[in-house]
Amino acid sequence: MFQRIKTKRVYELVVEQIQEHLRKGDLRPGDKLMSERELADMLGVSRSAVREALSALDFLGVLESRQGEGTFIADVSSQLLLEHLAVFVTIDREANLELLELRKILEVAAAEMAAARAGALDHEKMAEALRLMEQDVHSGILGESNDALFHRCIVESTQNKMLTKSMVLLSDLVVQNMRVSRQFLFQRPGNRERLYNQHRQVFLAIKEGNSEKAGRAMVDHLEFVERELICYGSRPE
Amino acid sequence: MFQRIKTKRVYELVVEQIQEHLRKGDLRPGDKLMSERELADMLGVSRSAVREALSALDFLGVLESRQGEGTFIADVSSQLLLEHLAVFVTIDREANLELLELRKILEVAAAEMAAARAGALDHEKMAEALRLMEQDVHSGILGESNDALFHRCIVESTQNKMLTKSMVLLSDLVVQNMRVSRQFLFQRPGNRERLYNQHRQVFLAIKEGNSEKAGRAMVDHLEFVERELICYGSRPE
DNA sequence: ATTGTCTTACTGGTCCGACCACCTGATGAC
DNA sequence: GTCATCAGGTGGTCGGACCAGTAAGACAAT
Repeated sequence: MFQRIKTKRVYELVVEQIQEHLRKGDLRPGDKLMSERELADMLGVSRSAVREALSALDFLGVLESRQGEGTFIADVSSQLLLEHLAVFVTIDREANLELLELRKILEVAAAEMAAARAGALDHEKMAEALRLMEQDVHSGILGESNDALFHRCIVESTQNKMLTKSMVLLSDLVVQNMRVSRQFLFQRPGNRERLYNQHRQVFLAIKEGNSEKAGRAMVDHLEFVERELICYGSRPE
Repeated sequence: MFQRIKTKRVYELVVEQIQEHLRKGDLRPGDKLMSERELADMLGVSRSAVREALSALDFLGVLESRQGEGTFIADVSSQLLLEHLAVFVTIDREANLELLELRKILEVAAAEMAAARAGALDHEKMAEALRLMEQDVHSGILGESNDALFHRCIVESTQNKMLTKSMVLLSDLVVQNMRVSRQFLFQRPGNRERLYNQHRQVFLAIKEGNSEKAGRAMVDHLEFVERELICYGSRPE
């Protein structure tokens, strides 16, 4: 019925004003913000409050403070922001299957798009990631990071920056998802090779420029993983 | 060749230590952090530095500071974090078409899933959003916020939290995209009604439980928008 | 015994001033 | 013209003072 009343901290009010100027385009990447002392005077608050606000935005990667020079608007498309977000989001134990479902939506489309759009350099990157994955099979390690690298190469070759950014957000979760999946899969003999071959089928279809085949190969791959997860109840602990 | 050397700020080091405890599970949502003064003593830094770190994490929604009580670990699955991220990401002028492509991937899948999974309450919410959209048509306003509401109702009815969260991240961009699209579309007579009807077709298919039809209706809708944007060169300014 | 009031100790919140480290531009010496 | 030095400005850190809020305990009134 009644809720805790949360008054705004001074630093939040400072952040909001900076946000507003960014939103309106008054401040752009590369621009220098006014000095801390000026800002404190102008806003009628202490320099400490301004510093708290600037630290919050510095941490988010929105601003960059350079000692002796000033504080600058960073390039907001920076990956840092997304990476900071990912660090604090851990996968819900129940959410592995939901993430797989989302991956099916995004990565099947990405495979199809990659088949249509990937160039020679993209193919080379995928092939390299695939070689690393093959090494992982032979060395017997879990190998989720090269698995993730392969998938990232595919997404990057779609040449859709919005899609690539969305996958960056999810990347930490995806790596966790792969780690969990692989722990299960590798309990069954032959699954390492099977998994590697599924990735290889995806790659061959992309290289061949066959969108339909690439999409189907990715569906096969992700549904195989999904079935294994369902089979094991998706509870590694 | 050589790059600027960026030394770590004290507040960042404080954040990292807190991060580490969160990552290891020593600190969980609801736990109370040690007091600022204790933390400053223990870490051998000033209380100001601790405050800067706590402000950054408070802003991210990771912590919650309560005056007189202490600082607590927040529930990290909070939407606040995603919303803060979205506020700082503005759409690239060239990116409208890319976003539409991403929306096609996500929202066509969402429409199909919604047809399969939506319950009576979901239908009611969509119908209400549709009524609001109809009002917007009659009153002649741009109407992007109710458009966005309708789309959000669909995504929520998929019952996939990962997908819903991803759309939350994109929601500010999507609203911007709708605003731009509608400015173009409404220059051509009849497009208001056509747009409304497309949404209605999506809703009817979902209500009917027909995934294929829902997906197709959503494709039709988004491709219609896409064609108009391409036609106008996607440059409103 | 229960409830209300007051006090104390602790918490975060804000401000201020001092000082340090770094950067940039201007000036003077060679 | 080049280089070194200085001044003035920037952010970075620290510590102290004081305020506002919270919780717990002690004591008085019912």
